[in-house]
Amino acid sequence: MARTIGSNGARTAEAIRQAGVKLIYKHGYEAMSLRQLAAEVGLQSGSLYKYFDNKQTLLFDIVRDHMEDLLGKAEADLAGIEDPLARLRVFCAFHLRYHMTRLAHVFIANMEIRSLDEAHRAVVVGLRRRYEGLLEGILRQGAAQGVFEVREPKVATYAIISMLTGICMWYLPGGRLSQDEIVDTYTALVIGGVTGGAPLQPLAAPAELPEREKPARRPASLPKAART
Amino acid sequence: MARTIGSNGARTAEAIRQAGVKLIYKHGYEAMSLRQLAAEVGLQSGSLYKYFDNKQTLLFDIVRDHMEDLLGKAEADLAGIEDPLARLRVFCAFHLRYHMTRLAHVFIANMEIRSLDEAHRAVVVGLRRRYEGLLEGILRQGAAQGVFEVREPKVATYAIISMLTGICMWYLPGGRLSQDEIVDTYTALVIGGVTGGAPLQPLAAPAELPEREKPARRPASLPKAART
Amino acid sequence: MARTIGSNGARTAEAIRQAGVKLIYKHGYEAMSLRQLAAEVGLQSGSLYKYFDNKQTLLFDIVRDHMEDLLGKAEADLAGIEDPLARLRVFCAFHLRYHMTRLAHVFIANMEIRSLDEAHRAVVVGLRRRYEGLLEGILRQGAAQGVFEVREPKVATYAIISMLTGICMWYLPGGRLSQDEIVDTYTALVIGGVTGGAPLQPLAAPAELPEREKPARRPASLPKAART
Amino acid sequence: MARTIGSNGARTAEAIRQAGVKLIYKHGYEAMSLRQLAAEVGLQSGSLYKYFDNKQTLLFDIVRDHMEDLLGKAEADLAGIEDPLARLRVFCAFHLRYHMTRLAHVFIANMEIRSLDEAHRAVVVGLRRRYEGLLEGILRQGAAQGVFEVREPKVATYAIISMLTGICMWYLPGGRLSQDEIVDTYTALVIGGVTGGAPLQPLAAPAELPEREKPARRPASLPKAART
DNA sequence: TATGAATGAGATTTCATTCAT
DNA sequence: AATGAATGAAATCTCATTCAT
Repeated sequence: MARTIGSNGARTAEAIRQAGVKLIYKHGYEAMSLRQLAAEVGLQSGSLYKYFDNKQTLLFDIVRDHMEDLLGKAEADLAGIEDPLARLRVFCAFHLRYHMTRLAHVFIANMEIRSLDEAHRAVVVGLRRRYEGLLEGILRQGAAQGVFEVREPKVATYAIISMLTGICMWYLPGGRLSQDEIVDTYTALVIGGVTGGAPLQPLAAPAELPEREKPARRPASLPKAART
Repeated sequence: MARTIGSNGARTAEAIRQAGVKLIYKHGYEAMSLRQLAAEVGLQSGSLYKYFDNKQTLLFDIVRDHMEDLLGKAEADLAGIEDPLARLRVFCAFHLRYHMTRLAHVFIANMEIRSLDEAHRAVVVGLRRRYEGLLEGILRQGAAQGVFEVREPKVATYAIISMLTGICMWYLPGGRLSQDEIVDTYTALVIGGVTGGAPLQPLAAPAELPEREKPARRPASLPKAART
Repeated sequence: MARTIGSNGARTAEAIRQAGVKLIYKHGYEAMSLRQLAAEVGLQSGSLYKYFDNKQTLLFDIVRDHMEDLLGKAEADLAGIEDPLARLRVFCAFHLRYHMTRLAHVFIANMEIRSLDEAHRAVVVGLRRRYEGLLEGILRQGAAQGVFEVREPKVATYAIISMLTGICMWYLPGGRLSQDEIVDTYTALVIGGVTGGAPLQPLAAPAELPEREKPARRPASLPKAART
Repeated sequence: MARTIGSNGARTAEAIRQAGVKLIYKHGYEAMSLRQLAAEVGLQSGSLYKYFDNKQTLLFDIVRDHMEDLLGKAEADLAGIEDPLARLRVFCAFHLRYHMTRLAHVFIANMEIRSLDEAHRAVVVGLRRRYEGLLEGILRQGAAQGVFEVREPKVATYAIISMLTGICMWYLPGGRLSQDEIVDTYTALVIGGVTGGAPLQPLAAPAELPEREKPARRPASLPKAART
């Protein structure tokens, strides 16, 4: 790609960022060379140093910004929702949709933490902890209210996040399943997992169960995002 | 200086393999240098080439052997078990224990597929498909028998395997939880997920449910492997 | 340290080319190391890669450019000359002078074809064929006109070119003989060879010679070994 | 090739020699590795050192033995022949046949002199000088007797040997031409070249030819390029 | 006579990075 | 804001050679 005439600094910076995400996603951080990156945006590799201090900070910037974005948007989506089950549904839906939309960033943030040096890794791990904390909080709250049945909220958090994040290993836009179907499938697995499983054939004896029990597990008032 | 007294080809080969696993686990394949590897086993880096053709085949050998081992042992553990729920429990327990025992191999096999070249990757992906096929078969069988409630067995397979495999991102031997506790926690999430959820307070009204329902879902006669 | 003041890409490229010719001439392509080459032009060896893709293409570029130059100049020298004998003289003189002037290039082009990989070798061999074709054409033309007596123009071509090219195995500028003397000596051998040792102007007295003359040039008393 | 059971030292030595000739011919001395060579004779590369001191002496042994063989056989073929023309014919025939028969040795001796170190090269060059001396002697003798017309016997020697040796650049057994035809073709070129295109049996009627004949062979109307 | 493990030097090549212009 | 020449370190890999067994 040749240099766009009239490009300015900010535009170039953005182009570098995007090309960086693309190439790290495709080849891995170690395997991506700055020459490749420079070629992708139509620069000489030396010129990249006007836009970052070194390769490492490019990676760090990408990952940190992504994590902050992820965290911020998750918090925004959860804001105002109290019910743990609803919060869990929202979290799942958010996480899945975000991952399906920003495959590359998400993949990088998961795979390249190892490539960050000590100090940078600490920052990113901190952000990840906070993000995991959101889910862990939901699980603990639900357990405390007797809605969820989770023995080890920390372990369950890791487990669920691994499950949901795993989508970026296989999902490709335009596949057989819609995002909604995928969200439903995953969410069912998560909800089932933490509620310890609904009766398989509730049809047989729904009335025998207390009225509030089942509706409570799939309330009519699902948050919109979880509906799709 | 010629060979160190007592040194021995087979022993060196094994040492290289182990050091390779360790260093790739620690630094990543791309980031591990053959100098490091050679130093780790007390050789000059050129000497490594007595033991492999190139860095790439070292990785491939490690990953392929691991995948074949994993697959073989999983099939052995499942052999003779018919009931889908029992099979699922066995699968989970096997997968988790294997991963907790061979953290590094497992981590490498998951993270470094990208570093394999086309042909090698194809082999490994094939093995992985077969492994996933075990779980998918269980889920389909269970769904066909009405024991499981899974909409998309393929997606559920990916989801469950991601969840279980995620353990290698955080587990360290000697932690607070025993392997048994961890297996139980994860297994509960999986079983709950695919059975669509047991009543949360079965204590309240176990007798009300048809006798065959619940035992079927958590039989007293758990296969031994799943007990731990 | 950044670039030396006054240094300049084109100049460096030319210096590398010349040093390459010199070192390959002196040590052979395989035996010349890029470290040597870099040292010769005052660079680090890695810096050479600004100027060529790899060692192989350096050789190829040198040889191909040389062959094209040789071919072009030969064609230019022959242009407009019709008489085969005159053309042959021009060819010999051109070839010899060119070889005496560009000893190293010529030597490389002859010795290092083996070091070229398949594809590159094909190109160079093609150019050489075209060059040989010039001489072969002259010989065929002369034979057709009855001026030359060559049984196998192809073999004669190889033979003559080998003879003329052989000069680069011993010639050193400043020796006892002038270039003119050398050209005369070689040319006489060539002309004599293809005119069959017959008088050049048989026109003067062809009838005087016995009819059987040519047979006589292969006397019955040949030593046995020469008969085969 | 695996090791022949019951092979003994002498047989192995010979096998190494032959494999060496083959591989150096094919790849060049620098490009041939001792591992290749060892594999070719079914040994480990270290074992080769029972048979030579180092790679260099292997080359030297091959080349020197070849040169001594060549020289010895040439002298044998020429022994007892007095007439310079006959001697020249014998020399040509011998040289050509020898080269067609022992392509690889001859090729190596010509191409790899450069790969010999100083001392070894001196020996080989000395042998070559002696071999060239045979031809030079013939030419001088013929010139002295008025049979040949060679201005610069040394240059003519180089020229003729280059021509004849050139055969190893293109000859392949089983081609269109028989060895006899090839010998005839080359020999005609040589004889014609040194007899100056004069009638071969001037003895019969030297006086008949105009004194100025020879000047005539260098006509005034030479193209300019050929003059120098 | 031969093996096979190992060395140590050196090969080509790639890379992040610097800096005068 | 960008170039392009250059560095210097390091990477993978090959090789001739050694030597205990």
